[in-house]
Amino acid sequence: MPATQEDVARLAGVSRKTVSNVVNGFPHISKDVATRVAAAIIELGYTPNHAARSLRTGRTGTIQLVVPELEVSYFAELAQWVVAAAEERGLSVLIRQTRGDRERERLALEGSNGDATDGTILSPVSSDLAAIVSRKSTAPVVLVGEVAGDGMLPHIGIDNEAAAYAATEHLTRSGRRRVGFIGAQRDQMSHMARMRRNGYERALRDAGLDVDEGLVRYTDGYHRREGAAGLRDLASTGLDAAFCATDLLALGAIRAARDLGIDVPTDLAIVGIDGLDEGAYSVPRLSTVAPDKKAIATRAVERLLQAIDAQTGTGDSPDWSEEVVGFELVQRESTS
Amino acid sequence: MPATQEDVARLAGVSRKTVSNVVNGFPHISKDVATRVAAAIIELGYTPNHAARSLRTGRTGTIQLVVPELEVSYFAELAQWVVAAAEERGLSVLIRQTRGDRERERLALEGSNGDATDGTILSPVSSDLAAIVSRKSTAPVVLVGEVAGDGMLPHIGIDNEAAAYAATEHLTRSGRRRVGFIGAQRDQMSHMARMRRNGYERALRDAGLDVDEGLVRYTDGYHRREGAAGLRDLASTGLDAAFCATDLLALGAIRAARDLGIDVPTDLAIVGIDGLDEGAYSVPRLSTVAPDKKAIATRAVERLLQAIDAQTGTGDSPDWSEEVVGFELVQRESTS
DNA sequence: TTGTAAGCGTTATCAA
DNA sequence: TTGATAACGCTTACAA
Repeated sequence: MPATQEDVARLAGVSRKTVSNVVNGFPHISKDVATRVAAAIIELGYTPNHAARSLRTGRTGTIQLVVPELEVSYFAELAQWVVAAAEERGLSVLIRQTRGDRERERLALEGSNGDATDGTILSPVSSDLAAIVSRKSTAPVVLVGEVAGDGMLPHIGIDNEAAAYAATEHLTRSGRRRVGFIGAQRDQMSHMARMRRNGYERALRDAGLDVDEGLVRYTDGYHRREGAAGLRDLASTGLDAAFCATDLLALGAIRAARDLGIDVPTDLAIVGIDGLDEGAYSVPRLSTVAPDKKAIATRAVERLLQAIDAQTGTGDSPDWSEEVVGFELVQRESTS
Repeated sequence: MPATQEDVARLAGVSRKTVSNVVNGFPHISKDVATRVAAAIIELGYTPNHAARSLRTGRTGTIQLVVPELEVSYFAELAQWVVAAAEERGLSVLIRQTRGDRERERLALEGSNGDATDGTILSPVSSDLAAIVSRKSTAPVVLVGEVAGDGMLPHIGIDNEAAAYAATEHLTRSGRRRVGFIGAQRDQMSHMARMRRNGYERALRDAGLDVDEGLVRYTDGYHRREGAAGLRDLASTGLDAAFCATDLLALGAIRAARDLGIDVPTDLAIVGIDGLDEGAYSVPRLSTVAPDKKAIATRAVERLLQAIDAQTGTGDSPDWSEEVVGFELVQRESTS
């Protein structure tokens, strides 16, 4: 049976509340009492009871990170940064996977686990903004995924249109004329997918090239397998470059090109978005647009915390504005 | 202000306890009362308060997964399975990263977050078994990482010696004579590293080959970068095959070989352990020994749950035995 | 089958 | 600067 504040108080010869004050670093405590209590705490190996504390305070010190799947490296890398940023602020991170499933996204938001967390960092795939905004749970949400916040919810991300533009322009600048796009989404939910496609098309037009729907391939998700399938399907169109919506698609495309005897980058240049570590070691190394994932994670945690504090009464009122972080075009071997 | 059982009880015209019974699916409830309560719950949008419940029951419904870092794909894939297995059993998963740091591993075990979780699935790197066993926290622990349980703690994993043997034998069978090993650990903490090295050496001897320390390269961790460095370092020894302790090391090695103009697999065969999806799309595709990660995750969750139940009084007494799950040698292009 | 009373360990309020 | 008392929302006896 673990020790309670009661036990500590008895041993130190003070009241329960005094122990609470010491534990929480309350300002006005006499040196004497403080040391006596500290000694008792160590002697008994006292640890505050988490459940009791959060029942009383209404805060759990835990936030939720809801992503489609950790197996997709982008989310693993993002999760890594979120966990690190949360740790620095004394928060724990509970991870939930949705596999892009709308019902799972809803459940995660509604707190299927009761109110075990103080707030959510959500990377939605199939929920529209309305569904997220109209959730019942009052715990704050910060978006980091495909859906934009539109002033109703905070959203942290890169300028997807600009990122796609930079990637595509990189291809056209090197003289590529028939630039395919792998990873278009049929589903119109994804703001990100729309923006990436817009950037691709605008870059083509700015380069004086026609936008050709025949060079576009749709995928359900963003796995290597789908990238490979997309490229196989596109190979007969005689394209000389492919912009892939994500690095994983691009890595799948590289593999498929190789299998078809298409040399990358000589016959076909390939570029992705995500800046995965994997792309720095692939054969050939993958050119990519690398979002500042650390900034996305850190700012998401900070803004969530801000929203939580604001709700509790502490802290300034949060704003729901879009927040844009930087990206960097990383030129490697897959684009000559 | 969210609704409480009290509110529901008032609306339904019953007592608080009755609401509790309905919520928890208690057997003996009259149809009439049940529907009245259910209606009230929906009308008020009642959700059980997690903190209050766990204060009362002493259980949180959350387990901890402690890994070195999610960026290492093996752990991302493992985490994916753990989260999935936990979800099926109604548990949430809190993820903590240690970066292999001993102090962080200790903190995670001692429940730096109070007793916010019911138990821990730990993949230790720098803690020895004694440190883990002698922790103060009473929450159960299941090991899935490098340290073995030695009958003092449950451990789920593959037979590392056999896995390494299978990988190395695969190389010698195809006629390779100078087989290097990348990923040896100076630190003697890691049972896994020791076993993998043993398997490597035994396979060499069984193939009538000498064990040559000059063909062994040590790494601090298991990143692609270190695999690349290991191979560059080994290249001058004229090896014709490399067994890498993990897939990430192997993928780094493939990249380095390419940079050195060494053809894989013609000049150099490479094999790893982990069965990462990445290896199915690399150029060349990576031969690997694939542990049954789903089984590791599922069994770890099940045994942790069993230990938790046993502690609470429910359930049989758990056993601390080693549990071995299967692996599969996957032959791909990196070994001809 | 349902209700009553008590208490889980903490912090907030207010008085001393 | 410290202490007594009262919640926080729930479940576990036990009684009705």
